[in-house]
Amino acid sequence: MSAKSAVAIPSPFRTREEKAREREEKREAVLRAAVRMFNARGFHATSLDDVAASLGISKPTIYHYLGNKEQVLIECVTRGLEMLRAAADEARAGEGNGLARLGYFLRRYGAVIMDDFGACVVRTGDECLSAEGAILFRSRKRDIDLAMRGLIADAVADGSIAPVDVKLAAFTLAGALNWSARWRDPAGAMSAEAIAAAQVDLLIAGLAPRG
Amino acid sequence: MSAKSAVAIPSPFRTREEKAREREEKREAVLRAAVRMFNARGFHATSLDDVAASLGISKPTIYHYLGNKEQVLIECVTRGLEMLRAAADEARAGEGNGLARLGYFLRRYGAVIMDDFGACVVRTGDECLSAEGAILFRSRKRDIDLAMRGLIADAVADGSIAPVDVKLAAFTLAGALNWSARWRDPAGAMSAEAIAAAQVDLLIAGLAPRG
DNA sequence: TCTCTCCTATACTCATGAGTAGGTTGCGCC
DNA sequence: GGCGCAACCTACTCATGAGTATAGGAGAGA
Repeated sequence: MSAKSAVAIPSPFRTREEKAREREEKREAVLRAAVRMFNARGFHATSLDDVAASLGISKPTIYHYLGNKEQVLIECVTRGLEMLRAAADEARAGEGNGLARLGYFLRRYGAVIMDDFGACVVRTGDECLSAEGAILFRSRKRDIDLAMRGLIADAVADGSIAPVDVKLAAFTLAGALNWSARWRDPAGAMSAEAIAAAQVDLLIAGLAPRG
Repeated sequence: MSAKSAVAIPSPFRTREEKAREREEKREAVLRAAVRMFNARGFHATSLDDVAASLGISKPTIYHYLGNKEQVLIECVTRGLEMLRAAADEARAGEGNGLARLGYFLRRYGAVIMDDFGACVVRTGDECLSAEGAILFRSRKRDIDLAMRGLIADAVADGSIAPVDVKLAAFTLAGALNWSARWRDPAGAMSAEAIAAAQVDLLIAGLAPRG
């Protein structure tokens, strides 16, 4: 594109775009540090001073990039919810019968939940947010839930899964996968995707011995 | 038993036992009010002033019956854990093959989790407790987890369920049931036992269409 | 060189909430 | 009747942590 990209000597003089990118990177770093701490110690038990200290910066710097503590949390859960929504959209648009699409969604869902931002969605209770924030959060989560119920209902309709109670199944499946945000060790041997796949296999096959 | 029980005129003069019982009832009431608030708003977001106000008493009264805020929480989760342990003990001592005992345990487990104290076990993170409290809490939860794994392993061993990965199955099953603490509406039509039974049926049969 | 605009830090304010000091009331017991 | 004790309250202390006022430094443009 530009002459700079060919020469590739890093210059201390930044263009407007580079400045914007750096700013975005810093915002990103704050978010990542915050979500890690929120997940590890809980929202209320995490102070922005701690988050700032973990990055070697001071609290006002966080306020410079993100409005306030709730904003930080809202950004974090929004990222997680976006990933879940993307998974639902892809699953709905996917190929195969109802079970294939549902299985795809559940595997994606499980993997997202083990991501920092995905885990934050699960670990954040309504009590962490203000009244308006909680309403928005609940409605976004409801969208995911409804998408999941739709996929289950479709699979029941085309006979690719048993005729289950859709609402109960949605909560049960979501719970089974959500809980992995609590126990999964990121340093463990299995990847998030592998764990999610194994869980989904179990949920589809059930405990009962194979006929 | 005593003369009093026959006459049944309530006297303002209390015996030593009655006093002790009243004290116990008050302690109990504090615990119930606290666990409800902890579950509804989270531990950190709940002040003991709020708990006291909900009972029409003052904060020092809570300190009179229970040492401090952490003690209140520990009592609550201990109750829940005791119920879970009782369920595990009964299941282990029960009749039938591995699947029957595991199913019994899971149904009991699910019902306990929807109780106030059971839900508190699920909703309480390690970050709420002091270092020593967290260690104790984790070890008690680990006992339940190991009991569950044992029941699953037994069922695999006697062939009454499929040869699943025991650890993964334990976390998946526990998660599916734990999550009901979050979404169950106590005012809903179904009882905790009925929901738990339906969930366990689903987990045993799986989603796949019945052959 | 002067200034404007980001970026960042130090050093506060202020509300909240855990935990305590100390007093009061009322019952049971010598 | 006085003593002790349990129960309960009002009114504090004190730490923590969210959010802010303000200042200073560094690059960009005039």
